[in-house]
Amino acid sequence: MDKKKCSSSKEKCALQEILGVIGGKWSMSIIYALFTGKKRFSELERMVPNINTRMLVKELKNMEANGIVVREVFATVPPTVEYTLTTKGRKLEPIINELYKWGVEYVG
Amino acid sequence: MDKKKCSSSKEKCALQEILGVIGGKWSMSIIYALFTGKKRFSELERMVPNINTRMLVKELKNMEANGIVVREVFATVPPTVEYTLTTKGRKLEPIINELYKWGVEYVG
DNA sequence: CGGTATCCAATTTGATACTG
DNA sequence: CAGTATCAAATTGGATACCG
Repeated sequence: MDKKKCSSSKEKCALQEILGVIGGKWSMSIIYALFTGKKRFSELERMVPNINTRMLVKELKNMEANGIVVREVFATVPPTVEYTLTTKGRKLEPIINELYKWGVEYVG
Repeated sequence: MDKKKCSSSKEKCALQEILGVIGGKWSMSIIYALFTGKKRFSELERMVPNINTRMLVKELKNMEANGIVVREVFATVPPTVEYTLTTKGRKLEPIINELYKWGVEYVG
């Protein structure tokens, strides 16, 4: 949000702006988990290995602010909150899948 | 290197292992800079906005250890060091370009 | 030029406890 | 369940000094 911007031309910083949106340590894993459909907070917490509550909240807020996920609250008892990818978020699916394939082939 | 591994199944952690390789704050920007060919250390320092020497060294070492870049030293005066993408690294080109296009369309 | 080493400040992340 | 609050630990950033 209020991060220091690139000092030089905006052109050269595009990638870093993008990474500010989806380059967080956990963002891609969360997006990946959401490819299979809408998920509750606790489901994401289980699906994204090693993440903790604070970081999941933080990343989800960032992603929501950047229009990648939608947060829906249901006034049930106990409360239910569901997260879904937006169209913009779903456009990342082929890219992340390719990255995943790259990793499976080359990383391990 | 000696980061704590995922505790549960390896399957679910693949993405996070991949991000450990290319998900660093600067890795993709460095790789992006190397798409246009081999670069000297100081060129990279100029091409990757806002990075500092320490982090550039650190990321390059990590990338070299993971077989993404090759480091070549030439015993000239003053010394010359050049970094090049490996085949493995170049395979990331279409993926990062797609990511870039996604960002241009949706972020900037 | 291409680093390494060091010190310190700032930011980010992790772990745990707690709440509507 | 879905978070918030808080503090500790780790990482990063910045400046400076030094070296082969």
